[in-house]
Amino acid sequence: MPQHLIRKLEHFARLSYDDRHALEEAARQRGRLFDAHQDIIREGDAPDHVNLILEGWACRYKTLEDGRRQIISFFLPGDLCDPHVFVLREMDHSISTITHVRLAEISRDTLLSLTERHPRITQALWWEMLVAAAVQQEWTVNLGQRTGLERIGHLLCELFIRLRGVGLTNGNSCILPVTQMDLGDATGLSNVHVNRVLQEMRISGLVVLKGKHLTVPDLEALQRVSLFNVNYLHLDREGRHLDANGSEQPPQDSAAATPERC
Amino acid sequence: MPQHLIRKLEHFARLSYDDRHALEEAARQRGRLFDAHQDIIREGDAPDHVNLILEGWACRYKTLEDGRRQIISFFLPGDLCDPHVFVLREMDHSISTITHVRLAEISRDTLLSLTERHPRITQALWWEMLVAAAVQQEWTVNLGQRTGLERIGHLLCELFIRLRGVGLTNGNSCILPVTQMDLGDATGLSNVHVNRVLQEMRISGLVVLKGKHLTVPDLEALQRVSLFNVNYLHLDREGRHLDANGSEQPPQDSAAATPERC
DNA sequence: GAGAGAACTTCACCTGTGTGAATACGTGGT
DNA sequence: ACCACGTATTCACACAGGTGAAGTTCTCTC
Repeated sequence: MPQHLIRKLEHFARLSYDDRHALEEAARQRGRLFDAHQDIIREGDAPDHVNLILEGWACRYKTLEDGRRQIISFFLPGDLCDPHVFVLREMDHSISTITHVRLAEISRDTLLSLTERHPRITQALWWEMLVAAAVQQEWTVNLGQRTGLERIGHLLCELFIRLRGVGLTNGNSCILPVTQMDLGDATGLSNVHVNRVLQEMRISGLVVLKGKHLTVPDLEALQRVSLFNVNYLHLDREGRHLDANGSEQPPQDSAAATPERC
Repeated sequence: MPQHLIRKLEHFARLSYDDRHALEEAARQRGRLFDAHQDIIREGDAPDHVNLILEGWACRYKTLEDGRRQIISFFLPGDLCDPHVFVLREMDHSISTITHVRLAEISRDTLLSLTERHPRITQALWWEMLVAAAVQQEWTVNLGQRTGLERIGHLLCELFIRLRGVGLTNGNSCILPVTQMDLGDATGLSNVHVNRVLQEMRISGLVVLKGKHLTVPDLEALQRVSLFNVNYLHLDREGRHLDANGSEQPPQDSAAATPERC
């Protein structure tokens, strides 16, 4: 079930059959379904489990008193919302769905036993957390220094590459289920300006965006105009084979190659 | 030596005498001194230890190809730069000093044994990491949604409260050793605009800023105009006594009150 | 305590992005 | 097949904040 999570973690660590089985077990417990635009957790709630997105998109956001809203991060299939939040007494922000979402609630105990018994998973979850932090830092740069076009271009690059990492792209294309307002709330731009920028990107052929379908004819070009540097996604596992574009080769089954467990 | 770190961690956990002693030991090894404006770690370096700031200020930053620079976070005395970075193969950003800095390099092994033997410290370090992540998220909101005045006001509130948490304020005042350019690089504003905003804040009496001395006559007022909500700093340890302003009572020695160790 | 460089301040002018509103388009529900 | 509402598009105008440059004031250092 949690193919996306497993696929993502394998960017970093070679998981054994056992590891993968344990992740599957963890994801099987307490599944939940949400419609689009529902809050999953609200500011002030006391977190007592971790949400693993199995299907659909969600986002973390904060709202200011006067209604201004900032999307702080996007959650894609395979993403864990805050491993170890339970350390904090209450949430300082909310998480809501963007599309229809299927997720697994993973209890504190499950997560604990998972990490105790599977050092590879522990390592991989550390990597996942640090990459999430690096993404947040890159967003800081995005909002602080980049122009409107660069911001949106950068965000599209990031989302496309993250989607590719969990197998949710199809050649140059993917599904982008966010409205222009969402893009604005994530990039600190007004919906009007997001629209202007998208028109510009369409005209210059950087993106093809129709409904919820995004095509990026030339990802390198988009990266170039957005000053996008992949490093921060830390996709560079030692010994992994990348093609010229940084996309991974068809995954070979690594169970045989990694007999050691724990 | 690491009084600031200990004082900060005690916002979250009651540390035993042993815990504190272990932290002191860890901070004693491999001390280093830096002048102002020196890089501590550079993008591309492979991290193999964690830096604990004992004295002085530092910052994490990224530079775009064309020279634009974004300060991503400030490190104050008592701050740990990225516990567990060693999981990543190389740094995707740099850290440099702002003032003269004294720090301790804590090796991977030291940190491991520290957390293995001291569950309280482990918990407290988790809290520290999660708060750092929450700060980063709040910066995302700051850069994405707030006006110039709100951004700078918010940053000043955050720094003042963090300094207070490690005992580096004196009533309404503290030392703020950053230039207006640094403030601009942190808030995504030009130095000229930072200056405009500071003048405005001076005129309205929100801050008194002379040289490196900052006084905030009315912190609540500054928080109000900056839409600052302390929640994200998670200073609310169960059972801790706060006065009306959220500043802590003089620290009572908690060793006697917490006989349990480990 | 004089000189030099960094930091701060102010100015005039410019532009990227926001605002509010009107219009057009899409798509799901009945 | 139609209605309705969310979404996208476009326009005209306003303004927050950027730019470049010219002082001015600190604050070191010798």
